[in-house]
Amino acid sequence: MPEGPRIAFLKEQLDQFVGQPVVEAQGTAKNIPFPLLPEQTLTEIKTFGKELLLCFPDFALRIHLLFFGKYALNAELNRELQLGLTFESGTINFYACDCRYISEPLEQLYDWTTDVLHPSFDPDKALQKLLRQPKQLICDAILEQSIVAGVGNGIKNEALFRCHLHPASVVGEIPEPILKNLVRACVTFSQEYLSWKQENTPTKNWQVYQRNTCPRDLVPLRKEKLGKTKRSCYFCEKCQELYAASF
DNA sequence: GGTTATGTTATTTC
DNA sequence: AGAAATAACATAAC
Repeated sequence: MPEGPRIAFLKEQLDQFVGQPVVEAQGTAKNIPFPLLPEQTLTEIKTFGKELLLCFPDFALRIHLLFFGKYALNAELNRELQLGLTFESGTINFYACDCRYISEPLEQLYDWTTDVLHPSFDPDKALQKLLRQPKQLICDAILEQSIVAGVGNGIKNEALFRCHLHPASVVGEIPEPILKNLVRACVTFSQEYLSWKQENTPTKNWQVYQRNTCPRDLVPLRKEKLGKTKRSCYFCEKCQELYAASF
């Protein structure tokens, strides 16, 4: 379900509850102190990459939707409820997700300069981190949440395509300006993805991910599980350049 | 029934 | 010890 932009969109949907106390908290999530939650006021909602952070005065709840996570706003789904929070004006229910209680200050745990959707995102830092992993394939490196938090498999494929860069390229062989472009493409695609969510426009904007034909060359796209992560790569051999190892 | 899918983390193995 | 492979979790669609 989630890449960074969808979590950012979820935050916007839930911001209406900020300032309200929890009326009821239920669910089966481990590590969540349910009896402690009622009457706590939701002070802020943050996101970090694919993580949703519900902030209360003395702690935070971290929700990660993982692969199959679902949520329902003012509705219920027919499966095990992990975490349900009822506020004065509505209810949010989370399913099939990872929930955690965080007592440490968030600034101590998160570095928002690595979050592609955060205003403080630092593209140069991301570039330097990539350069520190010269032997990795770019299709693996660009999924690393410690480098570009929020990027998932869809954004990966679209950003690589926009930069004419083959997913099996070796990081150390890619010219630096192209790597720089790739980082920038992750940011701009994520921002566009979020605005499509906000405007509720269909995902016609995906050019290669889960598609069959290259929109530029009209040749069939290749689909392969590449890299150590073995995630699906959709790419055009004709218009995405491969920078292979030179030994 | 098998495969695949927008993800991460704990455990095992080398 | 530490990197790397494997398992684990949860769910729906084809």
